Amino acid sequence: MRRRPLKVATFNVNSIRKRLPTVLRWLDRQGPDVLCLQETKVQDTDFPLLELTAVGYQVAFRGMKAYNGVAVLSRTVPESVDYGLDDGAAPDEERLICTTIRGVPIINTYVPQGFKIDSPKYTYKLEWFRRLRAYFARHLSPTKPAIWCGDLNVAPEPLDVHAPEKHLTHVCFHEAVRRAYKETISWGFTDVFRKLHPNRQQYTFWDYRQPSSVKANKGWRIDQILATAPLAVQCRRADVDLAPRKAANPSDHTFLWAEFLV
DNA sequence: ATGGCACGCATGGCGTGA
Repeated sequence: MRRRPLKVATFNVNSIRKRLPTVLRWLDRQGPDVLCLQETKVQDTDFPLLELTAVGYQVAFRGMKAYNGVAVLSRTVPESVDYGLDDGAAPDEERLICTTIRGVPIINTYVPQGFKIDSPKYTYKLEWFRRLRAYFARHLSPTKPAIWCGDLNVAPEPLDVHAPEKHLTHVCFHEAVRRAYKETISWGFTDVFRKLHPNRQQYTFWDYRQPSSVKANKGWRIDQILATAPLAVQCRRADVDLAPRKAANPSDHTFLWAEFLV
């Protein structure tokens, strides 16, 4: 007897208010069990909650005016919802939501971008990855199902960015951020898209500032879905939906999704 | 080498993104 897989998706929405039609259309067509959003760019009092609950989704969200903001949409009521890093330093509640859905902890993150490699913001980004690994160690077990997804703001390998040789000092490809990312996933997370498609060049972000970047496929794979070992082996499908990036009024990112037999 | 486009803002230019 086959069970319905758990379909999880992630999308840096670049303003939920601007992108509400995009999100509603994608929910209708793809029907994910869970959709994790980043960069909602709206304070909680102005979040378009009713429009999303009207189409059958529960919504956990935390935002601020103008910047950051994360949300988790789910078909079922989450068994738990927690915001931010709980280690005593800046919690960044607008960058991390942990929900438990159908028994699976799902951590949705909008990792700090870092600005420039000589900036304090970059130091903060590197530290954020270390704090995240400690968060996983406190709250999760690598031998139990868990999912980490979101805009991770790092292209892990040269395959994950166009012209990698030109981006060696970019805050999303610099050796220090790639090392910080690898140390974090080494706690026990597997990048399921890369596991299923080991050699595929497949980006999730294309810069607005080069309008030709989509057509020329000059992008970055900086959005990811990762799973602990017992769940990663149950991942049968994972893919990127390019259509929303090619449509009118797009985000600069697009949707990534994965299905798990749970 | 630089900036490019989009978004939000007690908005008519600026900070931020990646």
